[in-house]
Amino acid sequence: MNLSELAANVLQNQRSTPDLIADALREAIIQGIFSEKKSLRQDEIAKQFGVSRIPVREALRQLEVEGLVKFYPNRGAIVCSLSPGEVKEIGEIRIALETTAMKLAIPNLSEFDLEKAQSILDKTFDEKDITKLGALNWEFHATLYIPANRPRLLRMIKNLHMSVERYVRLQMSKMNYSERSHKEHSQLLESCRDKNSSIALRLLKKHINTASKDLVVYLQENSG
Amino acid sequence: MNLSELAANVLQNQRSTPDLIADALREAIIQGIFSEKKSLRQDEIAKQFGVSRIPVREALRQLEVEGLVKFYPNRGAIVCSLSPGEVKEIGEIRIALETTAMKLAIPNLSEFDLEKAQSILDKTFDEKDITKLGALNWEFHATLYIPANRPRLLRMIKNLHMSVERYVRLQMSKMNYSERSHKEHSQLLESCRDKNSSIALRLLKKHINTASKDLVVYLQENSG
DNA sequence: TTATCGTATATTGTATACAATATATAAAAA
DNA sequence: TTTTTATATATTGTATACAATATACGATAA
Repeated sequence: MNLSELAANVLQNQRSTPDLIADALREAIIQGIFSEKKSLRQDEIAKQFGVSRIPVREALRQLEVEGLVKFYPNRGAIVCSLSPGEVKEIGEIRIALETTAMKLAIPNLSEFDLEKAQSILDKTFDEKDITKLGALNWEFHATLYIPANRPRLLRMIKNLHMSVERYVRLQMSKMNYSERSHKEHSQLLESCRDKNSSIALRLLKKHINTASKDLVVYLQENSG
Repeated sequence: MNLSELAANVLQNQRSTPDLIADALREAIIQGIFSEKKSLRQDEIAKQFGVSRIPVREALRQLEVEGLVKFYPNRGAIVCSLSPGEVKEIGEIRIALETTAMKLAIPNLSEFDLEKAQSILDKTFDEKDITKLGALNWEFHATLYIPANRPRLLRMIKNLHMSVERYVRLQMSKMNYSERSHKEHSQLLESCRDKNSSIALRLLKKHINTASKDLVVYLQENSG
């Protein structure tokens, strides 16, 4: 890599104020710090970040496209809530995209990737903090998808994970979710080690499907 | 539908100034009015729309998330160009998403849907205007996907179509693209009429795949 | 009391203003 | 000449200001 490329990389990673605010707000929404349908008061957010409302508004516009918030004319932005139907749809899309990523990744999975996935899995075993569990869950999947070398695909999958994260958290704290998930992850990783695409894809599909279905049921039971 | 629902609908369709500007800019980028890597001067755009730079910037932030433009610190936004690799990736994602939409849509396809798709197909036959051809192509596919009743999935597919539209145009004007595409569309529609999922999905996958591969080859030959 | 109207306050959306940074141009040095 | 440096201009990013709209609240009427 020459200096020009290095310089370009450095500039790429330079993030704008609206980007940073969007990151923080995204995290806050995912963690449920902003409750659903709560209006996101621009003044207040701006004050928190020590900036004016302009960069805050730009951040909110970004989150709008991502589907996390929605603007209503002259009433600002509110946190989007997902209906059970929308959660179901996201599950279906995840299956389509994640099996594609998995299929492309398997031939490229290195020993290092597999070890990394295993170590993440080990960490999840005795992790109780839901925030960390959520992060580890994403890291595990991302580790298996990154070798596919499809940045846009990965970004889309990540966005879907983000969108349902709030709800998965609710679910995690209740059921014996963690245990089953861990087992399914182990099996998936095993089939990845064997480079057995057909089994890996079937397991992944089932993994996403059962998690998604459970979540839909949970949301329907606790609907409000 | 009661008055309250009707009112909600009306408000939903009320689009903000940044949204409208984003629409116009999106269309301009797709049509190649803004050439690639051209910096999008906020002042100029604002003047065109008779507004200040504030709503223009918000529109640009939206397009950034959609992947059509990219911001560089203190240098504003430029139109993103896609590498052959990125176009290939979009083709792969399209296959994953569009076959999913098609599969879900087939059981719901009404006679009306099929007729609508046929009439769009007929119109494409002697359409020479590339802009209209592009629009008709999307309409045809959308007609077959809408009955799946998956709004988010449809939105994601539309975004991918939009992202490559610029390049498809270049390709359309050169090769005997139109003829083959029309034939493939006819076959796809036929299998939809028969509610033959397995054939329809195979045809659709092949349709996207060949179009995508041709496009990648075209871009590699005419790279700059 | 409850419902309706009018006014005050809060909040948004955007135009304007200005500081910071980048680009273009001209002068000076090699 | 070509390269470098200094200055001027253009452009961005955002704080401030203000008009438009929505919400909250109290007064009036039923």
